[in-house]
Amino acid sequence: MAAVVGRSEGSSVPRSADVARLAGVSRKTVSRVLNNEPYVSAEARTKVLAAAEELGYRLNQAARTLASGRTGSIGVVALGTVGYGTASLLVHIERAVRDAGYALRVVNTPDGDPAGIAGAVESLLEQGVDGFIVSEPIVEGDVSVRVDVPVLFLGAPPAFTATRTVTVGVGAHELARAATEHLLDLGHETVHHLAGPRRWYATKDRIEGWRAALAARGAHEPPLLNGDWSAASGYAAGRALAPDRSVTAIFAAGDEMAIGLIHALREAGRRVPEDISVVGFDGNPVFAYVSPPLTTVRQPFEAAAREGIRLLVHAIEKPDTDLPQASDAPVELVVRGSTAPPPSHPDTADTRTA
Amino acid sequence: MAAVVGRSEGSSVPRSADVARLAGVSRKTVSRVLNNEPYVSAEARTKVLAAAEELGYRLNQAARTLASGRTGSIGVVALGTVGYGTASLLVHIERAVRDAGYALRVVNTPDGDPAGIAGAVESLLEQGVDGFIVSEPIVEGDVSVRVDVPVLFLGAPPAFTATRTVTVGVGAHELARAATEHLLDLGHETVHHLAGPRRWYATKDRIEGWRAALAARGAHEPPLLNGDWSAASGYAAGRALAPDRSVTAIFAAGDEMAIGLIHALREAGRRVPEDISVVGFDGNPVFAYVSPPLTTVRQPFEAAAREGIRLLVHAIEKPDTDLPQASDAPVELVVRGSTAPPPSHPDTADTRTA
DNA sequence: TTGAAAGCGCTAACAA
DNA sequence: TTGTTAGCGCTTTCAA
Repeated sequence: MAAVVGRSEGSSVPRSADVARLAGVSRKTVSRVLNNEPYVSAEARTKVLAAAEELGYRLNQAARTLASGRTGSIGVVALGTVGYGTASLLVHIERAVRDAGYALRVVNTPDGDPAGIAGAVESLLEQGVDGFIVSEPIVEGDVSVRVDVPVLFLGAPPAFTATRTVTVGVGAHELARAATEHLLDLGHETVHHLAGPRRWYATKDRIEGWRAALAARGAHEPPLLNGDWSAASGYAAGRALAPDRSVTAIFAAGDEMAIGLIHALREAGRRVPEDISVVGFDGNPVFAYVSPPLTTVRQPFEAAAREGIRLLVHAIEKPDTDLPQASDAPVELVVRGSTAPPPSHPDTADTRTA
Repeated sequence: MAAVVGRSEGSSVPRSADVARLAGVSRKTVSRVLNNEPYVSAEARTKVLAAAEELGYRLNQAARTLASGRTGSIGVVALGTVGYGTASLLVHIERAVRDAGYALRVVNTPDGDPAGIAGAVESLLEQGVDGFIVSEPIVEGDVSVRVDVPVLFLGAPPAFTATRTVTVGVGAHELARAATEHLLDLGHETVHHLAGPRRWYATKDRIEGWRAALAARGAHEPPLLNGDWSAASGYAAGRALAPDRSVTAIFAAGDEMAIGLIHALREAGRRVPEDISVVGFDGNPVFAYVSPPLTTVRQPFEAAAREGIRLLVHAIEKPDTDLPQASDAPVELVVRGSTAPPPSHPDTADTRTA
């Protein structure tokens, strides 16, 4: 058998050894260049890069991970619901993760129960991630997993303990409060609340903000309604609420529920915003184009994702230093056409909060 | 230094060797059990599983990948837009991938140009995937990457060559055709089309379906309008179209554009559906709760994702056998309140296609 | 500034 | 049915 000199036999995929050979350096030098390590001469760097390019060399991440312990990946466990909010958050997370130089692994856990979350985390850890994000989990019991990487809880408090825990909220409490106050400012005596499903953390958060606003003004707290985020559930709530003439203002925990709510109200002969005002929650821009255009509160998905990933990456890369300060996103109330003064104060025409 | 017997020193993470030792078998047997390979006695299997459980053993995927060549991951390159359609598709992809026993890696390429797609694919390949999905790419020039794993093109034709290529459509052509025919069936002389951005494949597909329907009925083809999928762009198109009294039916390539369109039309004093009928595209359920409820065509996201992943996994796991037959999802027209006979035929009250 | 050797934790091929 | 041996392709010592 003839010796094959100069390169691996066949046309197999190039390895770092092939690059080293072509560049006339050692494999370690190739590794140094590819990892941007110091102590490499400019000349060596140039040669290595040229050789890698010529060969079409592609680094083998699995090998790197095995040798170094770092995976270059960040995972996200989400609920897998299809809504403007969750979709928007995921897109911004992907973007921030990519910008930080990491790859993204996604696992959904539709039920969001502790066992589901634990399983999702387990699979992420097995696949290999340097850290991960738990996005808007459902709170209900303890999640027990052994976690030895930093974890970012986005939009919710820690659901389990980990090496290093970062929490970034989306300001739901303040947003809910602002939405409620907007209605109160318009002159409504009190504000009803159509909340999300009981098990969700996001639901509790908004309820608390709503309560706080009511309490601060000494307004009485009407009974709560729960939907499931869908327009259909908002519609059902609207049918229940419509006959009650004392209802003049409703804060829905999601834009889609608000849309369903308005639809039911109008079908029942109640005008929006003349008889009843409705404000949503999320900020999906499409609802500026329905009748009436929906007044809502905008969730700072992009800011929260960026900020959260920044902190997570810091925790991964500089485990010994303190976490930088998390900055809060500003509260953004979007006043459109679904809110107005109550029928009893027909002339309080222009009170709005920004 | 005293010899440490029976287990690795310290409380470090357990390895397969630790499991083997505790179970009293060889590492290879542990490997067999964990991979569900044949030729393992029930007794050995039980012991290994118990040992793994006791130790809290977590398989190291990087090591497995390096040794076996299989990654257990599937990648998806998407556009990273926030819409009901893309979000819905991604959720169903994640679900199907997980059900097939794979992990999911996500890379977005917001621009969708060949260089962006190539970069996204490159990063996926480097991270390690056994196959990947290119979802609704933008067509415009050639993507040049060396791809040696199967690729699934979802909702679009192959944009580059790979070892094994699978294409699964969402039936956009038929759906667009059905939407247009529904309008024609109602008695409209012709149907205008508000298309998506020119560069998108999805745009072309829908245009062709619309054209086909028009041609089949001998209807004349009005000039095309292009939006960017947003409600705002639909609104702009609506303002442009409203003054033209000959327009009585419009097919919008997306639900959100349809919503914006309707808003502009009404603002301009044209009634929907009495004066102008509008049909959307996607099937977002929330638009059943706006006024008028939107007639639309439902994209079979779940079916397409399931079917596509099934074929992709087949191509990955059984590279030598033929691909099973791809089955088409049924066309689903959702007739709601935004379509009606044209003003000139006030009594053709009930013609609908299913 | 560079290189040689020794693994990272697993599976493949083979032998028993 | 089981175990042994030899890597997978990279990074990490450590020495030069």
